[in-house]
Amino acid sequence: MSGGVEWALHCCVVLTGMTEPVPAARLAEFHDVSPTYLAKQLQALSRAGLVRSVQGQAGGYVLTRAAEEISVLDVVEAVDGRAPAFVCTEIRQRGPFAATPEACRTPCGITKVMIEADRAWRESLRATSIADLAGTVARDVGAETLPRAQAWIAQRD
Amino acid sequence: MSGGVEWALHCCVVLTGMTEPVPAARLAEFHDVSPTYLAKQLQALSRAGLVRSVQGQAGGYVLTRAAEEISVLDVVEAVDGRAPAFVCTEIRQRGPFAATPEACRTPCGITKVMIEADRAWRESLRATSIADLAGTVARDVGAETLPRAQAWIAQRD
DNA sequence: TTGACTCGGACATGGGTTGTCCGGGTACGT
DNA sequence: ACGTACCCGGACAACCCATGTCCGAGTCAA
Repeated sequence: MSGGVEWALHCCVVLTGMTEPVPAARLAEFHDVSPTYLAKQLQALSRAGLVRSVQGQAGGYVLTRAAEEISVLDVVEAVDGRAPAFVCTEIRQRGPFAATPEACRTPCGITKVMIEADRAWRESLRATSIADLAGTVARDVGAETLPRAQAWIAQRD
Repeated sequence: MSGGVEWALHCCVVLTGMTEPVPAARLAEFHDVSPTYLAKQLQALSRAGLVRSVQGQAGGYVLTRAAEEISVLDVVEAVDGRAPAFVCTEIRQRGPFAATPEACRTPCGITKVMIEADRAWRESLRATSIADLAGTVARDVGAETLPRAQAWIAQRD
């Protein structure tokens, strides 16, 4: 899985409850990561419609929906794409005992298992929202840390 | 996910019920894939203990256990490794609001979600065995095709 | 109108998977 | 007992995608 997924998720968490747009450079400074590469991940979120970009001075990114309405799966699919990890190359149609194409209208047994596992994985990621993650942060390091961090992010130099 | 997983799974299915060792070259010919690259996957299965290699003339590969005792997950982990897809880089310990290392003894909320999804994925793959796959093949293309294919594989030129 | 700040897509680089090869070792035939 | 032929095993390149970077188009504030 792409490493940018982690960055994007952390960004979504700190964007929770933010009313003013936040520039990508500030998010990068807060997380101490490459600003240009983080920008790419945020562009992916924008393309997926999870965040709205505001241009010009005082511009930046804002969540388009409430954090409760954004699942972890939404972010993962926005950054890494919606394609399943396993792709069947139909090797049953090759070799001396090749199956006829008409017998391959339905996916083979291996593919079915992979699709089912993929579904379970996505279902698990769908069960948690960004708001849930923010709540976990509050429970782990204290309820006051997230608002303090957001205040630091909101101030413009 | 590595494409070699698909090859390895197909090989395990055709090895079901085989009593004589099968050379990698013959498995490659049957599936019409690169013999040398397929050999690499079989070596991975051998390292994981799923198959036993027999050297010398009339050598090849044999399953070490009954097909009912080999899960799809076993094969996937043997080829692609047991490492989880998501790796936490602990960016919460970086930047101006870095969390103290002692506060990070437990994984962060994002990592917890990823671990749980990974667990669900593996659990789903563990539920199906190679024997189940062989049964699906018999149900899809007829019960006589698999034994006929195995007979073709067993004959030595 | 000016200016400066923002995002967006197009451009290099590096590690990992894919693909290949030859040597060590083993069992069979003589 | 020896020679031989076959098979597996780990070491060696080539390609591709993810990582990382840059500059131009657009936009809002002053």
